Amino acid sequence: MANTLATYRVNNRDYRERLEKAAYILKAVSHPVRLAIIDLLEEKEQLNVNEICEVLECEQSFISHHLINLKLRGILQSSRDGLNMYYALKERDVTKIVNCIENCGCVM
Amino acid sequence: MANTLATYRVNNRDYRERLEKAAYILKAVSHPVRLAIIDLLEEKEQLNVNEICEVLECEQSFISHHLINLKLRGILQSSRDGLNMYYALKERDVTKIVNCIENCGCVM
DNA sequence: GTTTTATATGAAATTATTATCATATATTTG
DNA sequence: CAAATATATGATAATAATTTCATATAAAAC
Repeated sequence: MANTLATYRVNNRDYRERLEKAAYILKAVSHPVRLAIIDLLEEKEQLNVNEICEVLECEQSFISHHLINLKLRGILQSSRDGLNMYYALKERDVTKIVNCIENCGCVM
Repeated sequence: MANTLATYRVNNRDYRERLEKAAYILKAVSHPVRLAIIDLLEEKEQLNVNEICEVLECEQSFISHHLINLKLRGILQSSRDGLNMYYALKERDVTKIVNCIENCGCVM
């Protein structure tokens, strides 16, 4: 294979960085609990940590770690209201990914 | 939070399994090299292992492992032609995921 | 059937992710 | 400001993913 566009892209630093970033975002959503959180927030607009813990029947610190993970990757945003910290989807495009996976025939 | 649809879903075994499966597929695509392979195959229809190695400038066994990973998860399919093994996208929906990530404003 | 070429496999070392527990911080209430 | 509540943080242990290297298999050519 000679000098295709693809060859160009792969040797291009920007392209490589874009792949790294995309993989980084995708890692955020490739976890069942984080998918469940996204799914919940698609439905409920915003929820605080405890509400999420209750619905998912998981420990607080476990959920907190995942929430912070999603926030760090730009998928969620948070806002404090008194003692509570509310989380909401920041990047709604992420729900497209989830739906896409749900509808595709991969593996399964 | 009382008995929302979400609560129902999360306690539903099928729903949990669907989350696990979705996460499993998403893991396949959350790796820069695997994303690069998918991207290549979006453009070139089918390529053999050596062609992919050359374009991506990676070792054969390294690429083989990733190809088999993608095949196992239903994203690629392979067909032998003599000594060569050709890989192609099986699940083209996966490219939607990749494009979605490329266009969304997550993190970055 | 031996050699060559392309690909797959397996084990081992490295690195990253996940889960858990204990504790810290921040806010509100008395 | 002490107590209570909600959440975050950090360290650690457990597990899983990645990479590399050596070798096996499979098809083709001689």
